[in-house]
Order: sequence, then C-alpha cells, then structure tokens
Amino acid sequence: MALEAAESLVTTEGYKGLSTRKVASAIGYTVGTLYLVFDSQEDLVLQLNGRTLDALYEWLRARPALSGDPGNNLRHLAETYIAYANTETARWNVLFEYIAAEGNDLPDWYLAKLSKVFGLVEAALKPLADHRGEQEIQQAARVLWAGVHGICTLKIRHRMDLAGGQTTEQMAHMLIDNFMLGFQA
Amino acid sequence: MALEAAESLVTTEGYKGLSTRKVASAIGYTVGTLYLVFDSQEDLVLQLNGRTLDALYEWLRARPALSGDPGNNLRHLAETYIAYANTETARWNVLFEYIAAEGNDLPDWYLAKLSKVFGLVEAALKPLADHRGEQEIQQAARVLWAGVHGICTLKIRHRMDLAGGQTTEQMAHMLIDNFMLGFQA
DNA sequence: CACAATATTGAACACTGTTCAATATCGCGC
DNA sequence: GCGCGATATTGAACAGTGTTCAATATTGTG
Repeated sequence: MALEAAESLVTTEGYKGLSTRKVASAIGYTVGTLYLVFDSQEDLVLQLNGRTLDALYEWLRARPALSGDPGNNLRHLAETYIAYANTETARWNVLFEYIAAEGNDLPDWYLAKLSKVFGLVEAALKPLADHRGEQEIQQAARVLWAGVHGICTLKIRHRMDLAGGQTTEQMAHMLIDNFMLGFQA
Repeated sequence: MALEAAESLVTTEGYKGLSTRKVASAIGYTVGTLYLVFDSQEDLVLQLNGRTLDALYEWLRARPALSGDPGNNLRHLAETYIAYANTETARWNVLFEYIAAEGNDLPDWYLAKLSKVFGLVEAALKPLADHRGEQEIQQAARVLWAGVHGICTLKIRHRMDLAGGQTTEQMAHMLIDNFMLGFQA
C-alpha cells in the first residue's frame, strides 16, 4: 500500500513531492505507523526503486525488437529505455537521485534487479561477438548501457540544451553504432 | 562569500548538508540577508554549480596529456574527469542533482560553461577524424562524453557494484577505444 | 470477560525554505 | 555634529520536513 501510494505521489507531484507524512495519510495512516514498516525514508525510496527496476525490466521485455539484426536490437532497446525515462520521468529520476550514504552499499537484492536489466543488453549484444568471451560481452554490455544512460540523464536534466544538439535517440544511435563497429573489429 | 561558504559546506557535510541557514551563519549573516542576494536555494545552487563547472574546466586544462596520440589524449581526459569526480565527489554530485523545475531551462551562461568543457573533448577528438565535418565532431564529442559521464555516475552511485566489475577507468577506456574505432572507420 | 500481544496514534524535537515588517547602519548635504 | 533618506540587516513567523516514542487502541486467545 505504502509503496503504491509513494509511486503515485512521485508521478503526480514529482520526486520532491514525496514525504513520509503524505505517503502515510494517502493510505489512511499516521507517520508513526509508516516508521514501523520502513526504517527510514531512504529505506522506503530504496524499496520504491526496487519496484521501478522491476517495472523497467517488464517495460523493456514487453517491447522486443521485431528484427533479428543485433544492431537494430540494440538501437531498439535504447529507444525503449529512453521512452521509459521520458514516460515515467519522475520515477526514473528517483532511481538515480537516491544516493546511498557513503559506506552504505546497495543491498544484494537491489543489485540483482540491476543485473537483470543489464542482462537484456548482454543478450542483445551477444550475437554480435560470438568470438569474445562471456565476461567481455558482459563488460561491454555494461559499458555501452552506462553510456546510453549517461546520454539519457544529461538530456533529461537539460545538460544537452546546447546549440546544434541532436535528439536523445540520435545520440544513442551514434554511440551504439560506433561502439558496435569497434567491438566487432 | 556565500558561494565559498556553500562550497566548503558541501565538501565537508555532503550535498544534503547544504542549507540556507548554514550558509548564512557561516558568513556571519542571517537567512533574510541571503535571500536579498539569491532568489532561492535553487538559484544559489545554480551559481555554485557555475563555479564548479569553472573549477572542472580548470582542473582538466591544468592536466593535459603528455602524448600527442588522440587515443591517449581522450583516455587521459576521461581519467582526469573521473579523478575530479572522485576527488570533489560532493561538489560533482550537486552538479547533477540539481534538476531545474520543468519548463525552467538552464540559463545561457550555464550552458556556455558546459559548452566550454565539451570543447576540450572536441579538441581531443578532432585530429582523429579530419575528414568529418565540424558539426559531426561536435556531436561525437558530446555523445562520447555523455557516455563517459554515465559510467562515472553509475560507478559513484554504486550502480556498478556487480559481480565481475571493472574499474571506472577500465570501463571508460573500453568505451573510448571502441567508439574511436567506429568513428575512425 | 480478561489479558497479553500487536497496532496505531499524535505530540514533540530539531530541522528545512521562504517571506517581510521592523530595525539598524550608512553616506551625504548642511 | 545633525538630520534624513537610502541601504542593509534582522529575526520572528509560516508551513512544511524526517524521526522518535510514551500513551492509547485494537485484536486474538485462553
């Protein structure tokens, strides 16, 4: 209940509109009760992000590329990722605004959800380089996707509102195409 | 004075430790006075980020690559960028945590500072593809650097604490090398 | 019905951003 | 030195925030 309420709060009021009191009252409880379920607001946000990662995974999985060409698959995956960020911007933002207090690593179940998403990229990248080792493909997938993510982040946060700018999709295509060429070589 | 105080506040207490009252009292004033100088906390953060962008530019400029090889230059630039993020983590974080209220675009002077930083990447990328147009080099520089930035972000925010992970520098090298290969082709 | 185990409350504490009437300080002409 | 207008500065007030915890309410069971 609390997490559902938190989700709609974030989507309607933005990530700054999230507060423990609002979440509590949205489900007919008081703040005190919320603190019996969650250790802190950080804990609530972490669990909310867990759900968002699940939703993102399902979003990507539900929109597979039609063609079998690896290049097309990767570009389509990037477009689908960008579309999610553009559609669920507030929730997607919370995903990366949450910064664990230093030394406070992310829990394993969270990293597992992250791995699952990266797995989709690995699968799309694999047919492109059968000659490479499993580990190298995994590393390449993470590097490439971190790159696509970076483009998406800077675009959504308006750090790319510069003269002569391309669309997010065009930038992602450029990154993927050039990276693929190099990775295949 | 206020911006200097804000800087040291962020570096000592982290980005969450920044508050208008703390900044004001750090320079011997009250909150009210601070609001005669800055429109809002958002305004203060934006100006703080402007200084950080200047500092980042100087940091990169003060550490030029020794070799003339474009590949080395780009890798060195990435390493220097990563080093800044690791050294001034809190300040660097504020740079991207600040999200302008929707419709509220970043001011031109801020975008100009961003362009200046991107210019360093363009300069490093240029000798690699003289046959390409000016605009294409600019676009490639932005795409590549957004990618390096994405790697850096996910690393610092612990989104890459997965099994079989590489260092930030290794990931950046992988991205740059493969992108370069594709871009040269 | 009683009693122990849960569940829930709401007030309290120490913060936060922001505003604005009231006050203090300053520079300058006389 | 004095007065006065222009700045500069204050600090209390408002509405919110995360978090805690003694006090209360509700529940299931013997």
